[in-house]
Amino acid sequence: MGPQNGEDVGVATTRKTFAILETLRESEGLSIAEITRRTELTKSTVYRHLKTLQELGYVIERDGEYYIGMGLLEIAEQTRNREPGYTVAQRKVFDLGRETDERAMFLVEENFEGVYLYRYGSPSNTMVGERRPLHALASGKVILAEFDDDRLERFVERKELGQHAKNTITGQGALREELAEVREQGYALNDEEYMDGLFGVAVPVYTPEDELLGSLGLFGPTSRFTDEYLYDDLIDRLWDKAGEIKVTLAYG
Amino acid sequence: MGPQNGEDVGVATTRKTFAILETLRESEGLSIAEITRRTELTKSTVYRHLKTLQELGYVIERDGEYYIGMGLLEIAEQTRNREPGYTVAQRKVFDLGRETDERAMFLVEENFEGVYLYRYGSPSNTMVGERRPLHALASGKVILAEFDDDRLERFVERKELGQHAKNTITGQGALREELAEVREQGYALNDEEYMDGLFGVAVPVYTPEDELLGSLGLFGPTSRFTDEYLYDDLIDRLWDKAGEIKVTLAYG
DNA sequence: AAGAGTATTCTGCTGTACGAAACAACTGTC
DNA sequence: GACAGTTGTTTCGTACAGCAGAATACTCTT
Repeated sequence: MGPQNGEDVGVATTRKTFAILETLRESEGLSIAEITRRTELTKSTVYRHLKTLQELGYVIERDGEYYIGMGLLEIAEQTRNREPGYTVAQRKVFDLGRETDERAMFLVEENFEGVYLYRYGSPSNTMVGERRPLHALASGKVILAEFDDDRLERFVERKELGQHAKNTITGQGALREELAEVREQGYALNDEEYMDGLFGVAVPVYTPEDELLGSLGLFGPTSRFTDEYLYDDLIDRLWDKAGEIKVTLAYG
Repeated sequence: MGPQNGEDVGVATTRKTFAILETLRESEGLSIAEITRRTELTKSTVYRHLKTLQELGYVIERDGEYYIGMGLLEIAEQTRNREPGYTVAQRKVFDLGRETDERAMFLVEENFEGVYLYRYGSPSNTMVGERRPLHALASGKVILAEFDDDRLERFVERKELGQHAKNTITGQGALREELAEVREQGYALNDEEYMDGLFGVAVPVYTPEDELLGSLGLFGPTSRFTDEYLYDDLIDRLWDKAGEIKVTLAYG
C-alpha cells in the first residue's frame, strides 16, 4: 500500500524508539509487557528496541523493570550549557530563590514555546525541561516583547492564544499592546494569566552584545505579591541579577 | 546472507539516530553535510533522520545549522529527579560549594560507572552527565565500598582498574584494602588518583532506609587540601550535609 | 501440578529504511 | 555570465532489516 502521502520523509523506527522513551519518562520502572500495553507496539518490537537502547546506555534494567538511564542526561546537559550565559543564569536563579524565598526560574524560547531551563523552589520539583505557552507567562511575554513583527505574526499564526486562566490575554490586539508596555517598562507581570491564584514577574536577560538570552522570573501565590513588595524589592532585584549575568559574561 | 551471528537483536536504525545525536552533542550547530562527513551515514539518511528528530522536537534547525533541542532535557530531567533524594542533594551540592568555595558534586553509580548528577564549581562547566571510573575517584570509592563481594567481583571483572594518574589504585588487593578502610572511616580521599594535581574527598549519602543514595564530594588542586583543612573542616561539613539530606528525606 | 504471568528466541514475510543518483538552489571564481 | 563546487531536497527500486506471531523458557502463585 505504501505511505499514505508523499510527504512523509520520516523514519518510523525512530518514532517508535522515542515512543518507548517517552512512555518510560512518564512512569519509570516498567516491564516489557507493561510498555507493550501502553504503546501501540508489539512485544517483540518493544523487546528489540529496549535491548538496543540498553546497549547504547540510554536505558537500564533492574530486575525486570526498565528505567531511563543517565545517558540522555549527558546529551541534554551539553545542550543546556550551549550558551555560556545559561550556566551563569543557573547560579542567579539559585541565588534569587535563596534571597527572596520565592520560586525562581529561567526561561528560554524554542519553537515558539517557553522551556524552563533552570528552576529553584520547593514544591513538586522538576519543571525543568517542561514547556509552557509564551503568551500566558510573565517570562513568556518578556520574550515575545523582543520578537519583531514578522516573528510575532508567525507566532500567533502557529500557536493559538489559548485561555489558561481567568486573565489570560487571548486577543491579538491586547497582546500587542501588552508587549509594547512590557518593552517600555522593562519587566512583565503575570496576574493569574496562566493559572488562577498564581502571580509572576519577569525581566529580560541580555548578553553583552545586547541579544536576548532568556528571561529571569519569580512566581508564587497571588496574595504574596503586594505592590509594595513588587516595586520596592522584586523588580529591582531581578534587574540587578539580570545585569549581573550580563556583566559576568562580559568580564570573567 | 543474514545476520552474522544470532545474537544481534538490535535495531540498526535507532543506532543511527543516536549516532547523529551524539555527533551533535560533541559539537552543535552542524550542517547536514557536516554530519554526513562525521558519521558513516549517507546524506539522505542523515537528512531523513534529522527531519524525524526535528518533527519530534528533539532537534532544532536555525538557518541551516542543526542543534539538539530541549526536548531531551525534559526526559533527562525526569530521570535525574527519579529519586526524591536527588533533588535534595542538588541543593546541598550548591550550598557546599558556596560555603567552602571549592568544587562540589554529587555522584551516583550506573552500569559500574560513576555519573555526575549535580555539580558546583567554576571552570569549564558541565561535567554533569559525564562518566568516570569508580576506582579512581573519592566518590567512586565510597560507592564501591558499599558493594557486596559478588558485585565487586563483577565490577573488577567487567571494568579494568586502569591507571589514570600517578596514584591510581590498580591492584585488586590494594583496592579491597582501601575499600575496607573507607567503610571503616566513613569517607574516602582521592590523592591524585584520577588526575595528577587533583585532590578529592567524599562521603556516602544514605536514605532514611539506610540505602546508599550516592556520594557527596569536594575536589580541587592538591595544594589546597591540607590535613588541617580536611580533618577540621571539610569532612565534618560533608558528613553534616549528608546527614541533612537524610533528615530532609525523612521529615519534609 | 497446573496456571497465569513474565522474558526470550525463532522464522518467514513484508514494509521500509537505505543508497545512489538526479535535481535545485546558492555560493564564489575566473 | 558561464562554470565548478558547494549545499539541501526529492525520487525510486531494491535489499534487507524490522516486524508480527508463535513457540519456548522461565518465574511466580495457588
